[in-house]
Amino acid sequence: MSPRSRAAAPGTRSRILATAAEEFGARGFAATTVDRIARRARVNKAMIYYHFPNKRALYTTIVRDRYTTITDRLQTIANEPQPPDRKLDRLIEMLVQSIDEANNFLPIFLREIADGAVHLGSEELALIAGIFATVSGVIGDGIRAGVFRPVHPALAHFTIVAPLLMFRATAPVRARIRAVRRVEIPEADSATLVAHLQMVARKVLSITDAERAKV
Amino acid sequence: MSPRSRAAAPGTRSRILATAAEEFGARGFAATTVDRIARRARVNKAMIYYHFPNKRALYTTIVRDRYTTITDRLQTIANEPQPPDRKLDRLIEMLVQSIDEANNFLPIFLREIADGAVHLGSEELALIAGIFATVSGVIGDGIRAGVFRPVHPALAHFTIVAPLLMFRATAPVRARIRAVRRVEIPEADSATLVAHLQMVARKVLSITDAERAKV
DNA sequence: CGTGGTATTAACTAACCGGTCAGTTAGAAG
DNA sequence: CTTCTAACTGACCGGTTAGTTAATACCACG
Repeated sequence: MSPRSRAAAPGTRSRILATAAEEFGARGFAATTVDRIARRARVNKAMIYYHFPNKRALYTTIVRDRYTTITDRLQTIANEPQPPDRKLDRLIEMLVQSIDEANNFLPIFLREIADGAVHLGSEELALIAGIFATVSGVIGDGIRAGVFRPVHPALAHFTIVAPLLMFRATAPVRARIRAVRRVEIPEADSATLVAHLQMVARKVLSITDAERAKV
Repeated sequence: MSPRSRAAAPGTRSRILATAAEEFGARGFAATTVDRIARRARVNKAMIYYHFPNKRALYTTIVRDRYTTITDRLQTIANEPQPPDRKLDRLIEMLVQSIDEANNFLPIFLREIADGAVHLGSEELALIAGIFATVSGVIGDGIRAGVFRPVHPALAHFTIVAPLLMFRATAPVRARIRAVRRVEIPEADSATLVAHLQMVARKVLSITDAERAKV
């Protein structure tokens, strides 16, 4: 692993990965050229093919890194000894934070959904499945424990996660719309976004007094 | 407008448009080749350039068609003489129906968001802005009329629209995940989806007895 | 000192892709 | 029957792109 001869130029590989992440994030897989990544990373193109077998492997390496980071954090929260409603609040907070700190992730994720995940193998698919399983697992636990209303688990998952993804992802488009048309589109900082999503989760999932009275 | 000479082969232009919509929907703008569209539409490539100035114009023609259809339907509902909560229910129903009847629209829309709408001009951006303005306008009306809670208008819009888009858009990925891993991901038909979204809208926006008591 | 594996490069290739162009076909108009 | 023109075609082109190759610079270690 560690370079034994010819002192590896500090972080050639990681510089390639960082630049590639920017490019794939901004342009998508097909529109991103290896030549451009090489130029921007100040590296010969053959260097990319020395460190990675092909364009696709370079891409999936980035995707896998991003997904595992989020998966680990999710699992940590899911395993904490706390009630489901508190876990869900923490999950929302963490997801917003994770997305805000890596802005390449969102466009890559969205395009992969649009493409039916054609660039991903079973390993990356399993990571996505894990993210879904963790969030909807917490909701399912809450329903079984009687603290959440019995809603459709998959739809409940999307009710919480989708607005977060879409609101953050559409920020550049909102900016462009503001530039051409005078449409009032209010923005929201991270704290406002987290508070709103937690409020939605509470309103949708918590059992009302009227419902409690029936039992 | 009407062909004066050589009876136009019935629907050459519309066959190009239909095939192109499928290709752009399945692969995205960059990964779609004009040669492939021509081949699949059983048309000479030069024919495409006879009917459309370039690849981009072919693409935006499709996007504009889809957006105007939805915009028209939205406006019709928004102008009906009904209370905001009823309008919102109808809006949700119509959006689900519109997305289900044109399955190319969603992946194209998602990729355009991921790309920061680089392939769209001010005309197409204005159409998107109109969709946003209509939905969040109905919510804003409800808030001002005192029938909805005072929530963040943009976030409320995404709370309703985003889960719908993402749930439908992720269907192919869910199918692939099911094929490789044994993860329980329940599906939902249109009626269930509509009912869930209307429930979410009601839970998030309607004023509770406790809140009413304060006033 | 030299040897062997690592890191790096310039130059190259085969395939592909968007777009063009010179020319053909066939129906309608006069 | 001639003329006009919208609709259509095959062949081509300049430029780009993923991926390759053969050679070289560099350094640890024996």
